[in-house]
Amino acid sequence: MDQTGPRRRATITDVALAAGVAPSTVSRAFTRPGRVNHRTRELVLEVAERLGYSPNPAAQALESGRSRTVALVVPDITNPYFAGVIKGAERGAAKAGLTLVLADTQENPANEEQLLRRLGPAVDGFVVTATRLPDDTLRAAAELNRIVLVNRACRGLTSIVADYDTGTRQIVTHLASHGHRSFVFLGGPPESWSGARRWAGLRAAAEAHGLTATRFGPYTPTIDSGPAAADAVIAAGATAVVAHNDVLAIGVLRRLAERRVAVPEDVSVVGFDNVFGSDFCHPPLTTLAERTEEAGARAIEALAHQASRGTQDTPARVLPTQLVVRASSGTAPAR
Amino acid sequence: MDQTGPRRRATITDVALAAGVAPSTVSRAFTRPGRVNHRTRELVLEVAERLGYSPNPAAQALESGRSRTVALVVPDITNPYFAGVIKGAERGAAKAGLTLVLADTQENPANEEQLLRRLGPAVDGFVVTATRLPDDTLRAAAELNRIVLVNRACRGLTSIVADYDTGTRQIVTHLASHGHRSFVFLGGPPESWSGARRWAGLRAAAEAHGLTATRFGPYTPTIDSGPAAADAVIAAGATAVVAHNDVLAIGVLRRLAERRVAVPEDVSVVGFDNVFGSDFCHPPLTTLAERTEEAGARAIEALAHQASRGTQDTPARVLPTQLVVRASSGTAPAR
DNA sequence: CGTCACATGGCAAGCGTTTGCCAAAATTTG
DNA sequence: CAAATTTTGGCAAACGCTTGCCATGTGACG
Repeated sequence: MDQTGPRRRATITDVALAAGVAPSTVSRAFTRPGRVNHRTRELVLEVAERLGYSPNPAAQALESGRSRTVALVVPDITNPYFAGVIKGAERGAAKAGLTLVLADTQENPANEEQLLRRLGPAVDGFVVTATRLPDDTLRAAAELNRIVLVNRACRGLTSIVADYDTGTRQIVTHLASHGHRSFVFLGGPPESWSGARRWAGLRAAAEAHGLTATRFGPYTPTIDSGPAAADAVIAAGATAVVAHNDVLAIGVLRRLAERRVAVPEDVSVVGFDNVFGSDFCHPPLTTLAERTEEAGARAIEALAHQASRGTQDTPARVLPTQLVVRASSGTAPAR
Repeated sequence: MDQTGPRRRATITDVALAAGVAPSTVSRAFTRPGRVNHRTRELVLEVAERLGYSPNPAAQALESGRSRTVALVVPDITNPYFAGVIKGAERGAAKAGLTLVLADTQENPANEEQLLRRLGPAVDGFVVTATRLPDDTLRAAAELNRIVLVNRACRGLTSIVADYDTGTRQIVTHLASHGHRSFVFLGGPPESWSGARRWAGLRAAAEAHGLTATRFGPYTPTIDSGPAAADAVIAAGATAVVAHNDVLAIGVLRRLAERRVAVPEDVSVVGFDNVFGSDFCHPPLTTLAERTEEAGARAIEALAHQASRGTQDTPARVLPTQLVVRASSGTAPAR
């Protein structure tokens, strides 16, 4: 009845003993196949298999200083935007033979900093997405750890970012070609780097096209912020809205439906991220898609690359974006 | 230019040297506050802070055999169903001072087995969700590791499961009270334990209510399987459909709209999971909600409990479910 | 057949901690 | 004030693995 937890695991010594060789030979059989006789290796592997042995990563890490583990830091795991990044990072890590640790900062910079510190010695590097940390803190952390940023640029650090300049230009062109003369941007959290880039891109593109761009907000990018944002849009009589992200846009969509504002006949709505759900909300959402999976995979790759080269010199990588036009945007209403 | 990676980290010896004490004293200052003089402790902590020291988890793990790390194994991270479990586990782990490692098996039992093996020595335990592994494999793995199951029961192992019996009864009652005389169940993957439980519950409840239940499928539970499933439903002339999960249900919803089948006038649709999106698809989906966050948190809790008690005796915990009635289900069409 | 090079396996040190044990110092007790 | 006890800190041995170095055995070459 009282089984006291799991059985003891076989260690390298157990295998060595059982195979009649030295522990070092067992080690080499696993990690340096050419360094040991073929037949010996077979034997060792067989014995190891029989004993259910697998090397203790902690011990390996201790000796070599390499844990073959990287951490992915996200502000909020449940945010569907990050699902893609996570998936991509997972894939990248698997390909590179790395273990992925996922850490959620709960949108809290203090948590984030503590996390970097606590996990630091245990991992070979970090991929930090959409961080809220200031540049100096980031750079300080980078002194002790390899760090790759996703959707945040910081001088001196490798980063993978989406091409918001081109993307926002596409959005504005899309709106302009449908006769819109102005639009409202529903801003997200002020600390959000990507939010700032999105607005900057939109504003520049608007100017280039002779459109008027106005920023509302900031709003928390959740569905629940939709009503407040939508009401502001209605009050302003805007013909087009670009939301900080899809989740907010979907919230806006719901509220507009509630208030009997027709989309896209009365108001066009555009989001960012192309998250799960943006294609089956009502109406389906026009949105700027980022290659989140690729971003995740690339970030891991960059990290692995740094580790092998031993340097931090990789420049920022910019990933293309793509405007996915769906039913939520269309011709501006005639006035 | 060629900064060779991160700086060397301070070790316990560095701190000891700088503070003029022995490493053991530093160790105790951190882990056994009562065991060292108050003033010495202050000093050590201060020096440690100054040097930016934090203990190397790998070394700690090696010595103590405890890594204070647990792994959460999910079949597919991007499946929104698991977002809740992940979030809950995150929270639970944070509360217990545990680090959470997230591992994705990509719906592949072989991956899953390998993962358990590879990660085994590195973690204090596993939370395994919706596993596809057979009972024996699971029990074998449990010999070497602490394991808690989520949404899968297995004799001898602790598990957290949803109360599908009550839940499915609610679904059937709901349908019956709206005049439906029969319904179709769109089955998911055959290896899915929860899928089997769902169908078993539905069938039993149908019998109790005098309804006819038919199973179609199996279908891969993705939006893309929606068309095939919906077409089968239309061909069968069913008045009500219960899908393996929400994602599949949403796919069905889309196809039905495409084929101009009115929901819920012509066909009622019910899903499982209450995932992100089920409230803003069109029409909003009636679905059986599970307490996924709670399941995740409880699983971690159970693991931590096992670790402290050193035993594996916790019985299965059943979490209540709740039918969320939305617009996708209603009165059966008059014949 | 002697010499050399290489293939192969073992020894032992060390990675950064924790912890059992002991010694010295400080405190209490009689 | 001596003896007993407690507090405090250091020593050194693990923990499981890797790896530089050395010793032996093997085959090739001259």
